[in-house]
Parts: sequence; structure tokens; C-alpha cells
Amino acid sequence: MTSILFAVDYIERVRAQWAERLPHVDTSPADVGARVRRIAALLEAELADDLAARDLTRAELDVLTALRRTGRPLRAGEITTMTGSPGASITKRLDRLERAGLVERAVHERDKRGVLVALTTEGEELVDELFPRQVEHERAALEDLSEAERAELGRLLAVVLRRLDPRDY
Amino acid sequence: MTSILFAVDYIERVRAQWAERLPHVDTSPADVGARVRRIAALLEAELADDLAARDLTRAELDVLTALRRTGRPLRAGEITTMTGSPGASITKRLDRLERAGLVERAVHERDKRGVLVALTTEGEELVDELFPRQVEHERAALEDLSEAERAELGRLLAVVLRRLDPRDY
DNA sequence: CCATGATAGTTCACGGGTAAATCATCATGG
DNA sequence: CCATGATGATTTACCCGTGAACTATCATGG
Repeated sequence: MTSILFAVDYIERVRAQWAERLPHVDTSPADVGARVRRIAALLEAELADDLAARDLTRAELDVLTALRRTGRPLRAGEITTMTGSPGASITKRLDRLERAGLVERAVHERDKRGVLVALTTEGEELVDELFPRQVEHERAALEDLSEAERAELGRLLAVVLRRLDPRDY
Repeated sequence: MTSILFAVDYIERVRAQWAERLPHVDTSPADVGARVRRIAALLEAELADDLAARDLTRAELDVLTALRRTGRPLRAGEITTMTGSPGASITKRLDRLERAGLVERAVHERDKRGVLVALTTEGEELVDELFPRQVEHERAALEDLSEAERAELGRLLAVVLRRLDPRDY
């Protein structure tokens, strides 16, 4: 109980600093935003470590997982829309992934402008090893919450997310 | 009520895809993680837009806000620890910020190896304009939550954050 | 069946981030 | 009071991401 009262974390210290400099700004709503950003950053860092051991980038994994969960070869254009990254970036990533033997490019027969990208067996095995480990990391992050709290957290986040980007629905 | 049942969002669709490919993996804990990452990404995008209008980068703003909320000139080394970015990055950012007239460098008198970085008036005014707008964005994101729900969300996130990085406390 | 515009990807040029090497200054202990 | 190692910041070299220009192919309408 007192432990809650005394649990001043980094984010609250930052807020206290702002309160001194800009006392007329109510920074209370920034609490949630700051924690969300920080949690996301820490999850990303954990993942990046995992990937570095396999000489892989977060962005590269995005391409691999898009292919894996779709379950069929994808056009380069489909990968740009699924990942939200511009075409030039995808071209470069595919170059690297192809060099690493995780992916294969083939010209689309019907439309020879197009490129069909497929996971190699090695690429598929890599995703199947990395993805569950990532899920496990995220599960571990929630360890201090009860089942009901986890559900409530998920619900509240969904509400916020819908407000931020209605098109996601 | 039914609206909840039918509100299948992007994240749940991705989960459904994984369930087809890797049915033995329980992806339920990844829900919270995925939403946190997505919300953080959308908040960052909003902020980046705001900054682009002033020819500023998120990373550059981090330097400016560190200076502003501390309220005194900082050593370059202090900025690296506060931002978590390596020294080489900070040197480059300070070059740009100095060129833009937002920051000034001066050799530290006591220790001539060191550099003292200070906001210019222009830099300070810029932060004082941008920071409240960022808070406002984050407030708007929470608009669909009651006051109690906001508090609960903050509390749950704090628990997760403490688990992920106990040193934050 | 062209000619012309649209479309899919790639190439180019450039900017930012970073680890490692480097430079300048400081602190110390002999 | 040096010499030597430690420390603070910068420079260098390289990687990645990205908008814009470019190339190859397709689709169409005359």
C-alpha cells in the first residue's frame, strides 16, 4: 500500500521537472503516452537483441513475418503495404534477405514487371523459432498482472487505438 | 455490447493469421504488446508530422527537451545519458541544432575537454510551443476513456513498465 | 497494332545513427 | 613535475532508410 505511494518512477520524475519549468501546462495526460512509448521501446530493444544474435534487423523480421503469416509468396508491392515501408526500403531489405538465403525472388509470370517473394525453408524455420520467443517476451512483461487485469489492459488499449486510427478497424 | 463482439481490429486479424500458421503457439499475450507498439508508433508519427513543419527530428527534440526540463546548460555527456543515445549521435545532433540556432556550445571552463550546451532563446521558445501541443495530442488519444479508466490504464502500464525495467524506479 | 500513359520495382543521392578510432585535456603517482 | 592512463567529445567509415528519378513492362484507345 505505502509501496504504491512511494513508487515514483522515471516518468513521474520527468513530469515533476516539467511542472517546475512550465507550471501552467497540465502534463497529467502525458503519463499514459510516456509509459506506452517507454514500454514499446523496451519491447523493441529486447527483440532487437534477440535478432542481433541472428544478424537480423527488426525491419527485416517484419518482411519475414509478413510472408510467414500470409502463408504464400507475396508481391513486393504487397509487402510495402503490409509493412508500411516505402518501396525503396523493401528493395534493399529483400537484397539483404536474399543474400542471407532467407528469401527468394522470382519474376511474376503474368506480369513481368512484378516480383514474387517467397520464404526459403531456412527463412521459414527462422521465423518459427523467433516468433514464439517474441510472444514469450511479451507474456513475461505481463507477469505481474492478474488475468482480469490483462484483459482490462487490452480493452483499454483497444479503445485508445481505435481513437488514434479508426481505419485500423 | 454487440459492437464490442464485432469490433475485430487489425491486431486481431493478424493474430488470426498466426493461429492458422502456428496453431500450437498461444498468441494471446501478444495482444497487449502489439497494441502498445502500435499506439506508440501512431503517437510518434503524429509528433513527427508536427516536427517536420519546423524541420526538426524527434531525436533533435529529445535533446531540446532534455535541456528545457533540466533548466540549466548540460554537458554533452549528460545529454547522452538522458537520451540514451551514443555520443557520436549527440555530436551530430548538436551540430545541426547549433547550425539552426537553437542551441549553443561553449567549452567548459573547469574541464576544457567538456562542452556545455545551452538552449538559445529561440530554442527555448520552440520547445515551449511544441511540448504543450504534444501533451494535447496525447490527451486527445485518451478522449474515449473516463477519468477512472485513464487512471486504471496508467496504473496497469506502470506495473508492466516496472517489470520490464526495474531500474526505471 | 502502335503510341501513350500507368504501374512495379530498382537505382541514385543524401541524411541520420552508430561503433571504433582519434584527439585533446585532465588526474595520478612516482 | 612529468609520464601514463583515464576521460570527454569528435571524427571516420559504414549501414540503413527514404524521396525522387529512372527502367521495364503492361493496358488502352485511336
